[in-house]
Amino acid sequence: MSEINKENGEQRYCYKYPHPSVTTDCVIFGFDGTRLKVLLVQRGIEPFKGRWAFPGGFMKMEESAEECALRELQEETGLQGAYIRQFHTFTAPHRDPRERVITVAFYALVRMQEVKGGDDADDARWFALDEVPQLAFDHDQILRRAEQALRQQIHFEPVGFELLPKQFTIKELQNLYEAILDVHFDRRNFYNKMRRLEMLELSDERSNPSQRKEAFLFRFNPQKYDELKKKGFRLEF
Amino acid sequence: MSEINKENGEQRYCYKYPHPSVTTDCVIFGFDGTRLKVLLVQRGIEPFKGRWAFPGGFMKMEESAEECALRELQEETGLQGAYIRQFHTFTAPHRDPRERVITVAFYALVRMQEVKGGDDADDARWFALDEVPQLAFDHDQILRRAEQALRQQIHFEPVGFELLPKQFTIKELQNLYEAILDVHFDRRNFYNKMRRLEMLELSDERSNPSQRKEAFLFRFNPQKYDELKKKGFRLEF
DNA sequence: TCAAAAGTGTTCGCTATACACCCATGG
DNA sequence: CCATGGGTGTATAGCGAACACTTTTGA
Repeated sequence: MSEINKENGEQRYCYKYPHPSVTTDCVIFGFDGTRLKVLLVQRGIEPFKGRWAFPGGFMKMEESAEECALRELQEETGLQGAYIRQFHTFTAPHRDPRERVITVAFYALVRMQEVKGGDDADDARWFALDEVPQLAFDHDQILRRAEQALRQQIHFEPVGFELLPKQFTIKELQNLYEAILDVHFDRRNFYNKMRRLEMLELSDERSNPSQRKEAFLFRFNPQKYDELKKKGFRLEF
Repeated sequence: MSEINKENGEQRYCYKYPHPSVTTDCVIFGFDGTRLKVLLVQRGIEPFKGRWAFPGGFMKMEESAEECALRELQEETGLQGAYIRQFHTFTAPHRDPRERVITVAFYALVRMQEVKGGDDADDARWFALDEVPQLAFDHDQILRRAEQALRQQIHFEPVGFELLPKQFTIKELQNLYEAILDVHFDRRNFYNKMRRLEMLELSDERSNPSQRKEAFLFRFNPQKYDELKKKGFRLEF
């Protein structure tokens, strides 16, 4: 179908019909113990120079979209083998003013602590979800879709496992679920429910008593957690 | 980025880097009152000539994936404005043996009664989900993903509304949910639950007594149904 | 008249929900 | 010593799950 033309030393790839460019973008979610955040990078070139956007890039001919997203993620954050999930492909004809581009969008769940960047000087920064500025291209739309997808997938995905540090307090876990679902749970009922599910195991250590009273630290029990995800692990609504 | 080359009267579209082709495929779900079905078309050309596959085709430069899927659907089934939903994009490098193709996949929910095709002579036929033959390309995988997506989305989507005829018995509704979720509900509990949800309204007519006893016919109450979908309308598991 | 399918009601146990209470700690 | 946050317990209402009973209709 394609053909290679060599003219004046330049290699070009030619097709009978026009082909769009294909990219992947990655909405990187992190959690600081209280609020849900996303990692944005500032564009250094036109169009939308200076605006913030999700990291992403062109897909190579010998990689799948997943491989592409993981590669970009590694380049941006240094993270290897992060948890990613494809959630939508954006195809509106003029979403990129330069040429036709379709974008396979992923979200990633990462531990903020393990990610470089975030220095104010850097061109990559974490933003709380309700403080995200106007983004480049149609990335506002992409963000809204990502949030929605995460909310719907939360009952089947290792949200806590990937977003929280290895050890965490139940309050942090509750904050996480509240941030994603945008609801409020009764503190005591949340505790009881988590205990009954038996997916957490008590750690030896205690939390840094930054608050009045120090709290227990927990770890996920991977087996139990996986079982619950398979069945569709539901919190109260 | 692209350039048009005219050589020996042929117009060609040229790029500095290779571009994949982009197609949409559509998994069309229907329901015959008992079992969930999919509409397949038989390939008339190589590769995979003679094998069954999902209808689909190349995306044009001035249409979105959604528009492309609706157009293909219209061409295949005559249906205008069917309910479609994008569920995954398939990007494995060699999924098409000819060239690099990425496919944005949709599923459609349609009323079988309103769809042409299905004649044995025709090149389009309905297959029950457990009678689908080996498909062309990676369409087996696409089907599995579509089923999975439908199962997960069933609590937020107008599954019944789009798949059932305007009027239906509660038994048909139960069969539908059982077919999608692959579970069995107690007949009486399902009745009671549906009554309590108040999303159905009684029709004047009665069912054709093809069975021993004729049954009530119901319609969806669109307002109530939409409310329930927003909240995430859950059946028992 | 009997079997199959549809419609209605009842009981039981679990759990979501709403609370009250006590303990630990730092100001 | 008291305000704040953390851990545990209890009562209630509502729903899911199991199941009995009645009615209708065709063979």
